[in-house]
Order: sequence, then structure tokens, then C-alpha cells
Amino acid sequence: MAELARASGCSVATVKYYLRERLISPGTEMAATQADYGEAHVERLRLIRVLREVGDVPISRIGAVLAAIDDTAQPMDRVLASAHHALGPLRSDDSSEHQAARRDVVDYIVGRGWNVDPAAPALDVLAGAVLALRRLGSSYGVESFEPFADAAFEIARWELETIDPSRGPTDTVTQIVVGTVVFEHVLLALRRLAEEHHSNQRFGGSAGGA
Amino acid sequence: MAELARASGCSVATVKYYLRERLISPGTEMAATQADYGEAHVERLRLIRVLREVGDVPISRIGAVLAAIDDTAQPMDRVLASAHHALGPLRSDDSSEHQAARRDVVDYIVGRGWNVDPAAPALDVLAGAVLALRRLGSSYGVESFEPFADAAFEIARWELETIDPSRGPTDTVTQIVVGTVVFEHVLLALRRLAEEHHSNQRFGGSAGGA
DNA sequence: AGGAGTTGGATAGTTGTACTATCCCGATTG
DNA sequence: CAATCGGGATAGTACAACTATCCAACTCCT
Repeated sequence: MAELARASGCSVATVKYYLRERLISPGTEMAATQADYGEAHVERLRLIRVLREVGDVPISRIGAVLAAIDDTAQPMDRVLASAHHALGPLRSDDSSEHQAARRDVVDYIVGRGWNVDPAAPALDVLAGAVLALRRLGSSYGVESFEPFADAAFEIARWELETIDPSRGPTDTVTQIVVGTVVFEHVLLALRRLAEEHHSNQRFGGSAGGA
Repeated sequence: MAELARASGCSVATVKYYLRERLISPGTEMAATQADYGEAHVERLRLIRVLREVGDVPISRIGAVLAAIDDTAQPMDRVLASAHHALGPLRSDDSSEHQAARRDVVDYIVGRGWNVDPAAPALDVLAGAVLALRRLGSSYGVESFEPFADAAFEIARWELETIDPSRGPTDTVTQIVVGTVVFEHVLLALRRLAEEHHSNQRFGGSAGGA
């Protein structure tokens, strides 16, 4: 276990914690005080660290994501949907307002011809955003999602085209999950930088200038 | 104060908490047990709730963002940069690896001709992502950011064009901050839905079919 | 064989965040 | 003039993610 901790870059105590939380499977027990871990365990731990530190995914959801990844009985598209579902928020807003906003959102998505699970938590996120904008007195509605949806569509197309399914389903899904979580933050960071750039071009006089 | 809590939708205890944390200014004191709050306080509280609940921004950063918004002495582009800085992560990774990755990222951004603050925390996020991908044995590098950067550029351009600066600097910056935080989640949710759609098209046989 | 040192597992403690509840006191009101 | 209400200070709670301590079994060395 000490070796596993060294190889994966987390402390022995943390490895024990992840074992307790069932994020990793116990090693094959050699004796009462000795267990053996393989390369798969090291990679699993590295994945957990990336999801936690880069993706800021809570431990409980990481568990759900890993369970989805490991469920090799499911076809690829179902696994991805489960992983996305696990990465999404645990919505608690069941108000009628939220339900109404959610229906608008689903109509919009279906209207675009997107083929998604109607239970996807991402739809609740969108509904929450619509509600928040309305509450703040903003005039934005689902129609203001248009440029974002266009961009998201192209990005996702590129990402899925880039996926190489030749190394087996588990590797492929892992690839997609890492992509989802890591490139999510990449996209956000790039958007902020782009915003800053355009803001400097538009409002700034000091450094850039258009 | 009770009225303020009612109008803003949070509990009196929470309002007191935000006062302690200096997220809102004390009302004008009418007597030792009576303070008066205006419409500005209600709006400020609503903004805080949206940043917390939709944006999942920690209280400490909300404080920093609000401070940036309120600093009317600064020109618009500086205020936006401060707000973005406050919304970014408090990077603690000072390793030489991280520094090297950060330099790659800065080169890439500068190479695209983007005019941004070299201290922007978003650059650290990108560096962290590069490092994480490398650690997981992925072959992706900064060059894989290209489609994301193109998309982010267009999105940010559209967003900045949409901004209406006619209602004074504070309102404008608030508009941008809300946009940054709320549309961030919109973009992510749409990307996940688009991924799910493309995944269904590519791998799924059941419901959609291309 | 026997003691030092290590390992894995169980349990309890720590840190940080975001609230929430209680207490007290001065002020309003019937 | 007493009951109550509002506001500020203080302490307490709940949850997440670790972290530290303890214990007994086991290995290694002599």
C-alpha cells in the first residue's frame, strides 16, 4: 500500500480513505498485513486525483462515475450518459417554477434536434440558469442560449470525433470522462481569457487597442 | 432587516452572516435597534444568492468580486479583469512543472494574439489541465486547445457585443459578472448535452440514429 | 526464538465552509 | 411599564475531505 501511495502521489491515509469510500477495490490479500495492488490501481488513483483536483468533482460523484465506467455490461452511449448523470448536480429544486423552466429548456433542446435523455441533470442546470436570470431582472431566456448551443455542438462533435475506441470500452469511456471534466475547465478558462481580451479591445485603452 | 430578508429570499440569520462577512454594507442606522436598507441591498443580496447557488462561488470570492464591482474608480476593463481574477482559483501549485506548463500556455495565448493579463488565474487553470492530461498519459497538449479556443473566442465576442453599457459602469460590470458565472454553467450544460447527443448518434442504436 | 519495525484496518480527530441558533440589550408599543 | 421585537455578537451545527492515532498481525534481522 505504501508503494501504491508513492506511485499515485497521494498519502497512505488518503488511499485508506478511498478504500473506505469504495473508490478503489481492495488489493488481493497476500496475508493479514499484506495486500497486492496492480497497475490498474495506480491508474485508478491517478484518475481520482485528476477528477478531484482539476475537475473539482466531489468524492461521492467520483464513486458514481467510476461505477458507471466499470459497468462494462452497458453499451458505450449508456455508460457516457450514466457518467454525465453522475457528474451533474443533485438537483433539489422541485418548485413549479423550476419545472416550467425545465419544460422550456427541454422544448428548446428537442427543437434543435438533439437526442438526449430527458432526465439529464444538465437540463436542470439550464433551467436553474433561466430562473436565476429571470430573478435578477434580466431579459435573457432560452433563446439567448443559441450562440452557446452552436458552440457546444461543434465542440462536442470535435471531441467525439477525436475519441479512439480501439483500446476497449473501459479505456474509451475513461478517455471521454477525463475529456468531459478536464476540457470543461479548459473551455471555461479560455472563455474567460477571451472575455478579457475582447473587454480589453472594447473598453481598454492601455495595452491592446483595436 | 426582516423585510430585507423577505424581499431577497434568504433568512435573517443569513443576512446577518453576509453583513459579518462584509458582503453587504450595513444599512443606515435609524436607532440602536433599527436600520434601513434600500433597493440596492435587495439587489445585492439577489446577486449574492445567484453567485452562490447557480455559480457555486465561495463566499470569500464573492466578496472579492463585489469589491471589484464597487471599485468605480477603475476603468471597465480593469474591473472585469479584477472580477475574473477574483472568480478564478487560488492556485497553490508553484512547482517547476506547473511553471513550465504555464509558460507553454502563455505562449499559446499570446501566439493567438489575445490581449490578456499575464497574471490571469485562468492561465493557471490551463496549465493545471495540461499537467493533468500529461500525468494521465494522454498525448494532448496545448495544441489540442485549438477548437476550444476558437469557440471561446466567438462566444466571448458575442457576449461582449451584447453588453449594453448605457446604464452606468456598476450595472454593466454586474451584467458581465452574472453573464460570466451563469452562462458559464449554461455553456457547460449545453456541452454535456451536445456530447450526449453526438455519443448517441455515434454509439447508440436505440433512440436517435444518424 | 525474540524484539524492532512495518503494514493494513478501524476509529476518532481536524480543517474549512456556510450557515444557524442563542443570548443579550436597547427600543417600540399597547 | 411590561411584553415583545429587531439587531449585533458569539457560539454551535452539518458536511466534506482528509489526517492522525491505535492496535494487532506479520516480516526481518540477529
